Amino acid sequence: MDRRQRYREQTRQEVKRIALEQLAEHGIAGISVNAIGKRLGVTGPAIYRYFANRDALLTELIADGYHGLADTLEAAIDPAAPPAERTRAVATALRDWAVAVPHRYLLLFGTPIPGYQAPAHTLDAANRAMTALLATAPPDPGPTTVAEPLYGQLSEWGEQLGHNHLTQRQQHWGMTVWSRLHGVLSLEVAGQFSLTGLDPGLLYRAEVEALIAWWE
Amino acid sequence: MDRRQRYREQTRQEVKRIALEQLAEHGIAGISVNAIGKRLGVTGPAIYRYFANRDALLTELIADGYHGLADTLEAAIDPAAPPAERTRAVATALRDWAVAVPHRYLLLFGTPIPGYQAPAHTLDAANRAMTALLATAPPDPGPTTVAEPLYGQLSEWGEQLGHNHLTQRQQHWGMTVWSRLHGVLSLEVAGQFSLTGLDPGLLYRAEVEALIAWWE
DNA sequence: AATGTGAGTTAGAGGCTATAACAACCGAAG
DNA sequence: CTTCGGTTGTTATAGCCTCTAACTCACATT
Repeated sequence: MDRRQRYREQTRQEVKRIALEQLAEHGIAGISVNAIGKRLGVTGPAIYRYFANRDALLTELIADGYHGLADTLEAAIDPAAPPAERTRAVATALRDWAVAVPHRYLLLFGTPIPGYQAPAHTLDAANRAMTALLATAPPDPGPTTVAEPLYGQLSEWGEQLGHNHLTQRQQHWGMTVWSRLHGVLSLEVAGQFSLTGLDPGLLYRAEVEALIAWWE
Repeated sequence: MDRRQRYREQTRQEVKRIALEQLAEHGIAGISVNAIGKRLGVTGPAIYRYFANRDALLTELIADGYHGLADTLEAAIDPAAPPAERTRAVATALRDWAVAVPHRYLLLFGTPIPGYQAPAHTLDAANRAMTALLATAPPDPGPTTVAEPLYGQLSEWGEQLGHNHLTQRQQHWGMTVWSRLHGVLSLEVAGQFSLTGLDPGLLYRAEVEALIAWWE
């Protein structure tokens, strides 16, 4: 690779690193072109040599975020462990990831950015995360009360993701796990529990155990 | 009341009405002092005669939102109906309210606004909504796997809200209902289902039925 | 009728994203 | 070694935003 291009790539990564620092410290508003430039030691407009606009930067941060999350979840899975243990491990990894940098979790799953449209690349990463979760599915999660059309939609969705080896019950189970865990987590990172005196971690664990008890 | 004060109150309501229109049409960024002024037929700075700053306006919209939601949930409850039916009714009302104006739901429960701190008045409304939900609780939702300290925290929380007639199991049930419904809803309004081909309404109904099946 | 209060205006400071025009550098080719 | 082209930085500027200051005008109360 060209040396020019190598430096360029380094600078791009540096910009993203600083953006994540700003995100962790000051929230989404901290990801300002001027602020990043200042921390990088250049003026604001210089950033536009590396990213078409602020949205492009955010989009890349989101894509990176999904990949990082997928890596984390995948790493948490011990293939030798029984399903229940795998589910606990992935759920724990998910919450640890979320509470470590709440703003990053909100960047991915909170209020969407106005102009944002997920690129295909991001979808791959999101699907990787979902696949990691589904890898902890028990052989048969048991029946669910579900409208008939939903199973058809789950089938099509599963085919798109290449989950042909999974049953519709397992796919519904995966979606349910994801939505329930997200339910507690999003309330937690949005600060909705802060005035209740409740420990979100305990509510989270209760949900995880309820999910496991579902089929055992 | 003074005529001056009456006009003033009318204008304040008008500003909030326009702000909600802007919110529904252009999202949170649409709530701009200049844009609201233009629609009201005045210049931007005139708004500051009625609201100290943009945050104060948003705070009031959030408080109003909680109250409106609480009204909606309360209205959905038929005291004569059995618990399961009450839960279905409240859950349906909640989703209808959320999908009617997704941005309003996100305003309340999405990524928090940087400078925002909920005033006591807002808390009351939030508690009203929670109380409405708890009013659909079955006599005994059944046992849950729960860490011991959680029940203690639930007790204290229940006392603060004046829910002395509710068991800890019922309170945990209420929290669980809320977090599961919010899980599906927040994914829906954030557009996370849009590319999966899944109908969020069906996933939502499945969750509602699962919650009911919990104790029946 | 005079006075004070409230509501509107314009001007402007300071922030943001983004573009345009210009300067300087750096690698490569003649 | 020199010259040239592309890259990367700069400053200036437009057009948004929130919010404050200073000013005008109308209205209600005294």
